[in-house]
This record gives sequence, structure tokens and C-alpha cells, in this order.
Amino acid sequence: MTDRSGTNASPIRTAITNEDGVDLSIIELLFFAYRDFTSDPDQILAEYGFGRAHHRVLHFVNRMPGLTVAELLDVLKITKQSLARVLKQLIDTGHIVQVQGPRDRRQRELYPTEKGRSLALALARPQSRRISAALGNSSMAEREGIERFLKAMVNPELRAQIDNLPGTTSGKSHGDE
Amino acid sequence: MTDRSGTNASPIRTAITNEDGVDLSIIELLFFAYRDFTSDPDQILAEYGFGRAHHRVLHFVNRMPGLTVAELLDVLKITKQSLARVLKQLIDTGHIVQVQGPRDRRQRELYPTEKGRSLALALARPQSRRISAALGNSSMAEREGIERFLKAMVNPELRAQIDNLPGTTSGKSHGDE
DNA sequence: TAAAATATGTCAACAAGGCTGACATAAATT
DNA sequence: AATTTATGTCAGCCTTGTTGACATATTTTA
Repeated sequence: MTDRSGTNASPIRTAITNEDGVDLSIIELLFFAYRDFTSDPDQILAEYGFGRAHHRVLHFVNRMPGLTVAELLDVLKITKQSLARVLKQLIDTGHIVQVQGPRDRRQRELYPTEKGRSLALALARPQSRRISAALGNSSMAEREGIERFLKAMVNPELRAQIDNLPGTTSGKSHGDE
Repeated sequence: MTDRSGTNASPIRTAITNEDGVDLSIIELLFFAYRDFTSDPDQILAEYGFGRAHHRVLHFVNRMPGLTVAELLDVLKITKQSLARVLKQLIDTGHIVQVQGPRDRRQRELYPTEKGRSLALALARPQSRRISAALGNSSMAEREGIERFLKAMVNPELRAQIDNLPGTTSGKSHGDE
């Protein structure tokens, strides 16, 4: 009541719990898991003067070689200018090359070089090791449960992007089955 | 061979696949899932002029009421200055209050106000709904498999932080069992 | 063919949220 | 009394996101 603004500014001393109807366990697990998952490549990136933005670009260019700038923007959901900065650096350092589009010569197809391929793999390796360790001796069914859950966490409109990636368990060899 | 730097700068036209010994499926699923998971609260935060940094602070103050500034820094793994900026705003807007530590009067215990509690729940709700939808009609065993996996993704030293949170399935009522 | 739309690049400017290092204060510890 | 600790604060830097404007080459459309 000693409060001018209508709200009560006194401290609440009890914690929010799962009983508040909110799935705090998984919310927090996702936060901690993702934080540590992304920390793996950071040391490697630092050696190159790169950041996570470079990592993401390099990753998807290696996963979808020949994709255009517009397609990359659509996958990453960032703006042209944000991409331009890091893409320029990756091109200048010889990790990515641009090739004029064969049908539409306005387009620039993006491909990794050997150097870019090698760095992409080096960055993926510690993350993959962490995943493998976390799966431990999980059964195939458990692994599928985890993948199904993660995929269902993605906005439905964007699940198509995942299916279009090559060699994903839930969408192999883009388009066939 | 038309290359001065020793590396081959020609475009690689094949995609990296899971066969390269790297678990790309889950790497990418984590990226997409986390991206959309964190996008949920963003609209709400924007109404308050807050960002994700505010969200994280508010969340953990609500989950561990009375924690000190140093403890919060340890959970978030950011620096004092990064915290100071957003914490000040949350205090100025009446979402969090500081209480002088009872034993050590140098410490400032952080508590949510009613307003802060309410916002924290509002932010958690859409995330919780997304998780619930993603779990669908998963069995209890599947849910446990997912939680076990996510927890195992966290650096071992830091798993203690998770166990110290109240009401987490894998570590209830801090300390007893 | 001329006009309009498209793909890309680039410039300037801004904001959020990380970072570092330095320094001040109060309180606790030695 | 001296030192250490917990916190706050100042100045300044970096990365990576944003917007809006504009230029260029190329394709599509009228």
C-alpha cells in the first residue's frame, strides 16, 4: 500500500515453479543446452576473427552449395546488410566464392571453397561430439523422439527449410520420397 | 592450380552430409528450434522496450528470488557491466527490487515484484505452449528422454545450476534428495 | 523497344547487448 | 589498520542486428 503507482513494489520471496502452469524445466534446459552448444565453436572462430554470424553463413553455404543470396537471407532471417558484412569477409578470406547464376545472371550463387569446407567441418565437429556424448547409449527410438520434438519446435512454415536440407533423417535426398 | 595462396579457391558443389561423420541433423534442428523458441517472447518484450537480456534476468530472478548480483552473473555468464544496464532498467520500471543482504550487507538480494512476476509468467507462457505443442502426445518416457538429452548437452560443471533450480523434474526442492 | 520489376551491392546511421579496464564505496575479514 | 570482497559506475570498444536510400545489371512485362 506504500506505493503510488497502483502496483505492489514489495519483494516476492517465492520462486515460480512448474506448478504455475508453465514448463520451466524445458525452457531452462533449452537455454543452458543452447548456450553451451554454441560455445563450442567460439574458440575456433576467434582464431579467425570470426563470430557466430560467420559460422551460420558458412554452415548453410556448405549445406546448400549454390544457394543464392536471397535464399540465404531467407534461411537465416536476417537483413541484407547484416549478411553483407560477414559474407564479404568470408569471400575476402577465401572461404566462400560467388558464381554468377547460370540462368539468371543477376544472381550470385554461393559455394564454399576447400578452405571453407574444411572450416565448416572443423566447427561442426565439436558440436557433433557434444551431441553424440549427450545421446550416450540412447536407443534409435529415443533419438527419433528428440528429433521429432526439436522439429516440432520450429514454426510450421519454416519446417520446409529443414526438409530441403540434404541428408537430414527426416527428409533425405531433397524431394524423392 | 590457378591460385597463389596454396589453397584451392574453386567452388565445391557438393553439400556436406551426415556421412561426413558429423551430426548435422541435430545441429540444425537445435538452431531452428532455438531461433523460433526465443522469438515467442520478443513481441511482448518490445512493448516494454526490453530485449532478450531483460528476459533472462527477469526469468532467473523469478526462479531464484533473493539471489545476489554475483550469483546472477554466474548463472548468466555475462559481465557486471552487461548486467548493470538491463538490471537498472528492470529496477527503474519496478519489475525487480533490491534488498540489502541480511548477513552480508554488501550484497543486494534481487527479488521480483508482483509486476515482475506477472511479466515473467507472461513471457514464459508462449514458450511453454510451444513446448507443449511440440511434445504433442509424447509419452512420459519420451519427455524424459528429451530432458535427459538436453541436460547432457550442458557442460558438466554447470549442471549443478540446473539442479539448484526449484521444481525441475531432475532436481526438486533444492537440496533434499 | 521502352518501362518496370528484380537481385544484388553499398552507404550512412543507429541500437542492443556483449566486452574491458579503471576507479569508488561500503562492509566484512584478516 | 590493512586488505579483501560485493557492488556500482564511467568511458569506450566490438559484433551483429536494424532501417532507408540509392546504384547497377539483368530480366520480365507492357
